[in-house]
Amino acid sequence: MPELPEVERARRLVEKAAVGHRIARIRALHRAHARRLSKSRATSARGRVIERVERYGKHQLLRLSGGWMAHVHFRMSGDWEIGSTATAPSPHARLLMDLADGTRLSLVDPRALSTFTLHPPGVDPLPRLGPDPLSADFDTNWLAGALRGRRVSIKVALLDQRVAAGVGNIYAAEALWVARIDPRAITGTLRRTRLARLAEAIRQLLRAASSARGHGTRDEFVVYGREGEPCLRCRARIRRIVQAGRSTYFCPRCQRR
DNA sequence: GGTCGCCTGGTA
DNA sequence: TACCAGGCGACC
Repeated sequence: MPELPEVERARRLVEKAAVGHRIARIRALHRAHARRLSKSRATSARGRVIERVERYGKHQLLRLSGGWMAHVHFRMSGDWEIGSTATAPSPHARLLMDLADGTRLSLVDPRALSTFTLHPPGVDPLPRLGPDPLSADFDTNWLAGALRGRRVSIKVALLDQRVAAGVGNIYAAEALWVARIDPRAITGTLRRTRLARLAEAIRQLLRAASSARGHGTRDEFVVYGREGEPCLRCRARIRRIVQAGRSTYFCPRCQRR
């Protein structure tokens, strides 16, 4: 269930297990991953040291010696599992990165929608991303500027990674509930005071989720996944609608346009 | 703007 | 058996 807090947790895990270590071998176990990782690409990573593990929104960048980079995205169901080359890979392991010291990083992903790509020096594999909501760059000014003049519903805009890198479907719904904003509200029409509340809600939710040891079970969410249940603020029934093909949960009474 | 495809698994 | 899933890029 990787939203930004889970990706950050995974990043730390890999950082601890892998930084300073040499890659012995990278192997794709699933054809979707094999398609993106040619044999020669995989070979070119052999012997390289993992120097840094960075996160940009939900993207992970492993900086390797010689200027190479591995770009990882968990999509819907990916995660890192740290184990040993001596044991059999888990059933849902899609890609294995074996280190020289016998540590094995497994990209486990039941749905196999995650991506792992290797890039030679000089290539920037990241798409254009807005500021990380956990960083100081993300504030009301930024949000107001990023949304100015746009005619999209606020929920859809929040999922645009150029607006805020790392906000996913769950936290978009949660933040809009906290800020009492109807997810169907048109971005350009929202007043600055409401955007300030929204920016603060996003920051606070992601910060809290990142420091919590839990990893986001359903009942930690106030609106997400609660169709038909009473709103925790006003007791009206939570509604589920579809926006841009994704579920949106909100309270039709206390979240206003 | 919306819809589809990528993939598999869990649940009604 | 059908529908649903937290992402995202390609397409109309």
